[in-house]
Amino acid sequence: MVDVSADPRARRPGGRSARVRAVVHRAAADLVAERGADQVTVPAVAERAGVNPSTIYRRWGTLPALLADIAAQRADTAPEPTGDLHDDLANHAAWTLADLSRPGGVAFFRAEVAPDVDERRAGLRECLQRVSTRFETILDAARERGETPPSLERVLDRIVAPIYFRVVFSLPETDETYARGLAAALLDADS
Amino acid sequence: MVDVSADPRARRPGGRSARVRAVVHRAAADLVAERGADQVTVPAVAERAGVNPSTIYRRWGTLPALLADIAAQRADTAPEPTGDLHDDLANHAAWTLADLSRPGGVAFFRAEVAPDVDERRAGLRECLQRVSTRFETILDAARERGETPPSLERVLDRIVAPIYFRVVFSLPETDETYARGLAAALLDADS
DNA sequence: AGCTTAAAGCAAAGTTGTGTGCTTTAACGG
DNA sequence: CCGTTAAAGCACACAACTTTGCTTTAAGCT
Repeated sequence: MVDVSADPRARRPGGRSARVRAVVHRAAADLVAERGADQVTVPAVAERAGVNPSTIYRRWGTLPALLADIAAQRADTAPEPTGDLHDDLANHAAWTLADLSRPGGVAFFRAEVAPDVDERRAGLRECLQRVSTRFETILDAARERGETPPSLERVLDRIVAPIYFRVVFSLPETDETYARGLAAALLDADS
Repeated sequence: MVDVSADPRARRPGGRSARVRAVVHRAAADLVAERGADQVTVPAVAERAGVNPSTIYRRWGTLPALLADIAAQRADTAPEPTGDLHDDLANHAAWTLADLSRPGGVAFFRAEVAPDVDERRAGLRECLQRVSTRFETILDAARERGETPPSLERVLDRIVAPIYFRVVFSLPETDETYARGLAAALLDADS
């Protein structure tokens, strides 16, 4: 059994472990961005990272686990809440788009969705969880201010889903203006 | 170079080729449905199909190519247009959901999006193309009747994207009622 | 019916990802 | 500063997927 603890300070977080973790993360992220998640292998990551393949196998076990680990710590750079529902939704829509658009963004999304059948649901739930939580926080805040924001499902359908769809399919004109427009359209319709 | 011509009647479409094609398609589809596209290999498909692996390699080249070939001919069972915009949109929304929901549906979607970098865009475009074309037809028909239907982009954002998103993430209550509701909601908002 | 030739079968070799025992390194704690 | 011990390196074995040359089958044609 491999300990994939995302906990940054493991049992011996000192210099070497942290350094290896960093170079491996970087190498994997780069390769995914360059070739796509399907064309990346553990040996390839190991070589670029200047690390032995067995190290990766022992620490992460599988490639999807490694990618999930990377994706997990990517997601903690969300924008600050402003106190205004519209601005918050628009900001997070734009951030979601930006996060997904950067090199390898979609690849990571797909990598997380891909893992072995047993863990698939876990990966999916976690991925969705991260997306949902950010928006949920915004909606909760609005509710506490006495407003009646749209439901989370509605936000997923009208903001998140279109962004994912358009990024996956590389539809043109999928930019920040578009993302913010989704937020505005949703609030307009509900008013 | 392998000829992956989707053309059903190739150079020698007679008994054997067609039979092999059929059993391989069926075996691959079954395996994808059972294990998910990631757990399927060419040798496994070959064994279940009672065919030699080299046959598959020679005819299709790669597994993604095989799956794409299967997906390509899956898509030609769309519902009949009724002449009513709302009904057509709702029908196609429901059909899209059903197509995506059946065992292996998402797996095929992912397989098509996955192929090697060079062909990725082609796979994506084709996949999107198929989805778009069906809805485009509906919209065109409505326009010819003198109506002013929503744009294709709007349909993708408001109907197709949410369906894909919810199926990929296995969100609950993603059923025919929901799909049809999307169509109704879109037309309501535009009226 | 017999010839031609795609296309499938077969078998063996090549390549690559994966797993494991053992050694070596270097954090951490006293 | 030194002992302890995770964790990384290393080498090798193993398994799996791919590829390829050759043979055999059977569809298509005269």
